[in-house]
Amino acid sequence: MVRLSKRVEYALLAVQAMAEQAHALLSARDIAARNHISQTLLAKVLQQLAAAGYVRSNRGVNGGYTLAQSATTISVADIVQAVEGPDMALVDCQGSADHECTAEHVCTIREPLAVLQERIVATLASMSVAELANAKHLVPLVIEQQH
Amino acid sequence: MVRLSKRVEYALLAVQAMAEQAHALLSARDIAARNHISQTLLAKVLQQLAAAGYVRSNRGVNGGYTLAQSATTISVADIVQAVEGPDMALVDCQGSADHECTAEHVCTIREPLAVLQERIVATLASMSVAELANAKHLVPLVIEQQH
DNA sequence: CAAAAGAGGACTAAAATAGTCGTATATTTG
DNA sequence: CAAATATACGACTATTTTAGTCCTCTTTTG
Repeated sequence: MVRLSKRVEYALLAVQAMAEQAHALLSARDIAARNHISQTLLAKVLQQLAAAGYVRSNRGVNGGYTLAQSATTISVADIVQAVEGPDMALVDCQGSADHECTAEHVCTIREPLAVLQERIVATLASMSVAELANAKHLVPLVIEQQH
Repeated sequence: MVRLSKRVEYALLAVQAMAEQAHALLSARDIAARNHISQTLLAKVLQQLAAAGYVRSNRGVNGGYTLAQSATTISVADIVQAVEGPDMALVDCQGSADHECTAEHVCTIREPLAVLQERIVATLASMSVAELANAKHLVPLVIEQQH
């Protein structure tokens, strides 16, 4: 399914929070509590974001995380790729190399799906973390039927 | 990850084959053999496509499947939704109803992700089965380094 | 009626994801 | 310096999803 993992979901919640409170240090504990999610799992995701350079971490008492860049320069695609790894592939035979697209298994959807994949990445890149954070305020809070 | 399941992959291989040999009846066995994939699993996927009205099935000896519509009117999004179910949701709290977005778990990325989801579906809808089938012929067969 | 093909349910196996635990390291504060 | 708080990171477990198989039934054609 075209679906984001919990790790990505947590990462998005985290960067959204950081974008709202720029210049503040938010701890994994705070963000986890605010969103009712696992603290340790979130911490790992934040470490990935730090390793990818989107987040700066500060250890020790009163430590925490901040965005390492402007929220306008980080896209949802960046976050997804930082957390899931860069070789996002719609199907197996798209990956960087040595996948099962061998002589006997010539998958005929390889090229068209490569095109689709590019478009999807572009779509994910079309939304910045700043937009992710602002949408919350901009979109009118419609009371829905269900839910 | 943003990734298609094997079921979708098989469905795409099948409709691609049917688009190429329009008006022919292709059996699940044939398509499975051609692509070196599980016949029974493919058969189930084809049944889903038939139930969704994209494919017409014919039982009995010399039976098989054909596209029920022109390849130009069926999109990749149609196939994905027929196989994965219509409630494609990037995250849990997008689904049609009663998901975990309760009073205590107010997920703040709900609205922006709904927007992203629409864009992704639109992206998948941007490629028809006809294009999926033609790309194979149009794209020059580049000999790649690896693979 | 026999063979070939689809329909469909129940079930098993494998892989991916989610989540936990323990320990180490860094930083601040009293 | 000691205690408290926070990140870093590896190993591990549990859960869920996905992939795939098996068996039985129905339909169609020769």
